[in-house]
Parts: sequence; C-alpha cells; structure tokens
Amino acid sequence: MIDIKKLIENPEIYKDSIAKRNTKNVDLDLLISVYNEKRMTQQKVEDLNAQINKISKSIGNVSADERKSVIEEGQKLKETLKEVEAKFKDLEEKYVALALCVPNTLPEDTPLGFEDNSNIEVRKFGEPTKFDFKPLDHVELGKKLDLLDFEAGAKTTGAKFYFFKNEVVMLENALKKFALDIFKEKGLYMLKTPDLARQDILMGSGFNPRGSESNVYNLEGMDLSLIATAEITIGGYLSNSVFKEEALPLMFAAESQCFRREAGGAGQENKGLYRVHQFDKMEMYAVTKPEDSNATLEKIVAIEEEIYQKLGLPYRVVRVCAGDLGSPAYKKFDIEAWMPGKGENGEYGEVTSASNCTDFQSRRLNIKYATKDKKEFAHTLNGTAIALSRVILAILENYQQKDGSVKIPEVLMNYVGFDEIKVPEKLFEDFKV
RNA sequence: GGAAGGGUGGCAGAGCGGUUUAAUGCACCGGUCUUGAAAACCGACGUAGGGGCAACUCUACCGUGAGUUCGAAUCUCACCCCUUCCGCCA
Repeated sequence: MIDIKKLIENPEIYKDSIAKRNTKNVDLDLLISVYNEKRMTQQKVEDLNAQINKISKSIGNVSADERKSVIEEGQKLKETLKEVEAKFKDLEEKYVALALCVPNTLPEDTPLGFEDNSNIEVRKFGEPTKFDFKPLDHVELGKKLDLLDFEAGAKTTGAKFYFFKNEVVMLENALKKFALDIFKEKGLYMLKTPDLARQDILMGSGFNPRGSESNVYNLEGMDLSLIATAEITIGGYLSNSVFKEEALPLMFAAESQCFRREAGGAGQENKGLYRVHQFDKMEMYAVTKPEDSNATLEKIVAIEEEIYQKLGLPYRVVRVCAGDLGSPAYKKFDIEAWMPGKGENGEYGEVTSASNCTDFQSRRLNIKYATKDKKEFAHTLNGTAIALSRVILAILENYQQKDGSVKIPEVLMNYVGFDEIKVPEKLFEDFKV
C-alpha cells in the first residue's frame, strides 16, 4: 500500500514508476479525487456522529415532555447518517481497491525495460561449465538416473507436478540442511511456516488471491490459500508488530513449500523443474529501519552469492529492470545460475530473487518500529536462499559427467553421504512388464 | 467434530444500556525529595483518522463484522481466536 499523502504531494514519482513498470489499470487522478471525496464524506459522518452524541448525552437532563421531541430529532439525524455512511463506505471500498493497484516507487537508477532481457548484469562468478561431450538436460538426466518423474507427477496430480526419487530425495534434504547451517552461522532467526495462509495476509505481502491474474491456489469455501512463498507467512508472523529501534535490522530465514498456478507457464523455456506448481524453498526476510534497507539488500545478496559459490555453480547477479519488478519491490537483484540444458547451448536461469520492498508491505501488514518519540513503518526485504527445484536442476546439469553420472558438489558430500550419483542398473520402469 | 468457559489499554483487572472522560493496581516516562538510590508524593501516560497557522478540537476503536437503540464494552446474530473436557488421530 502506498502512502497517500506522499502521492498527493508528489504524484510525479508514482506516475514515473507506473510508466516505467508498464503497470496497467492504475488511475492516479481518479484515486486522488476518490480520496478527497472520501475525506469530505468522512467529515460529514463525523459531524453527524458528534451531533447524535450530544443529543444522547443530553437526554438525561431533559424534562419528560421535551424528551419525545429530542428522541425524534435523534432519529432524524440517524436516518441522514445512514445515507451518508453508505456513501462513505462505498467511497472507502473504491479508494482501497484503487490504492491497492498502485505499485511501489522506483529509485532513479532503475534499469529501464519491460522484460527480463533488459535486466543488467552487475557481477559474474565463474564461467559457463564446459563439457567435452554433449551435455544432457536435467529431464534426460532425471530419467536416465531414475531421479525425477514428471509423467508420474502428471498422472497423479497434473502437469508441472513431479516426483523426486532416490538420490535426489537425499540431495534435497542435504541442500536444506546446508542452507540451515548457513542461516545458523549468519545468526538468522529461523522459522518453518504454515503452507496455508489467510487471504488478507496474502494481500498484505502484495499477492492477490482472487482474479484471473492470480498465481495462487485457493481452498474452496475457506478463507485460505496455499502460499506461493514463505515471504507471505513471514509477513503474517510479523504483522501488527512494533519493534524496538535497537533490535533492527532483524533477519529471518524460513523453510516452506511453495505453490504456484503459473498459468501460461508451459513451453520449452520452462521445461522440467524450471517452472513447476510446487517446490520447497529456503527463504530469507528482513525488517529494517528505512535508512538501512539498501545496505540490508546488499547483505542478503551477499549471503545468496556465498551459497552459490560454495555450491560451485557459475552465476551472474542481475539488477532487475523496472518492467520485471513485482509491484511491492522498489529494488531487486536476481541471481541466475548457469543451466547447461536450458535453451540451445545453455543459458543463465533465475535461482534467487532479492527485493527491497521499502514500506510497501509494512504499511499493509502494519509492521512498525519505535523510536524515542514516534512509531514509523519499517522496511521489509526478502530474498531466496535456495529454491530446491531449480538448484537441483542446476546441480544435475552442471555436475554431470560423460557416462551420465552426476558428481555431488564438494560442500554437500558430507550432507548427502556419497560423492556421486551413479547410473543405476535398473530403473523403476524395469519393474513393469 | 461435540460441550463448556472466555477475548477490555504495555500487563493485570473492574465495568454488563445513560455521571465511563473505560475504575483501580502494576510497569514505563517527567518532576519533587535525596550525596546517590529506594520509598513517598505530584504530573504525564493508547492507536488511527479528520479540521485548524496554532493553542486546540472532533470522530472511530473494549477479538472481527452486522444488527437493535436517541444512546452499546454492556443486548442480539454470524464469524475468528484462546482455554478446558470429550471424540478422532500422525
């Protein structure tokens, strides 16, 4: 939610953001006029209430014959109040609906562009993995090594669902433990969150549970949705809180499952594990004072980079362009790991995303911090540590060998308990006639 | 899922249709006293929004939403949450 006073004072910075993001269906002029009308109507409601309060207080001191006329006067006022109140409620609803559509502002140096090809590379680690053979993609490797099963996922649940099998089940758990150890070392406050959340909590983080654009699954007949990221439930955890100034910045980490409808996400670009409806994720989150949020964003990206360096995955860090930002994000960095099986000859593919949401979410979720003499909205940030499905994809593709076996990244060997995934003698398919 | 009880300021806790401006206590903050502290005393002490240059003033908020009433923390209905017991179950 944006700060309406800031918007009225400075509509240009919001107009600029909307244009650069190419956000549709936002009408700032209408929003401002509805706000002003709402305010005037609110004043009328309050005046009427003040009159009614006065009358009902005076009623004890009024003589018996006067009482009747005083009550009648009150009744009259109440009828007027009902009309004005209905108008106010209507305006309030209109105002909220319009205000919810306004995206966060942007810093001056945001790269321009509407798609991810306008993102700007800011750093690079390693070089794209070279092979002296033609590498397989993770779907082929998953089949050959009996590690992934998309057909069974489709049969059981639907397209873009999958089974992890054998060593990948262990690899997933190893990656989680690896992430947890890093969280512990960095002193992050750790959470394992519910995988369902109320819809107002979803909206608090900037997710829209309803409408055709929605990316979330809703539970029929209930006020609950499957979460798309732990960012949502961490937001719920922190909602309606006031933090001590000296306790900030607070850094969190959470494990959860993530469910996304990803309507229209099919196609070669998104094959296999790259874009799926369900995956596990280790997420980071921070609450800071406004002046610290940009430094904290750098800190989150640094932890992410440490993870991918330790995993030995080549990556680049990109600054996300205006049109590719979600509406809560003020500034965002993605890490893209090298994926040898993506596209024709390998491509970088997004594995993390770190956003500074400034006060956009904290206004909706009511997350504040207190100084000696006032309470202010805090800033919130979020960043991926490990999206399990995509990192497993990257490990399989980057660590494959000529015979189809896959080496385990050194840092994970102790976690998984073996150093290589060998080509099995028998596949599950061989059990069938 | 069933039954009973409950949800009031930072905390504890009264109020159960109109002198409530939500009592009282504790905590916190400022002050007096003191070498300093404690105690005692005095004062201030919620959030959000509207109007005003301002001193100030008005409105809303007692789990949430609706309703009854001139007037609701108090009465009615629905929902949410908590506690205890029963049932079911990893």
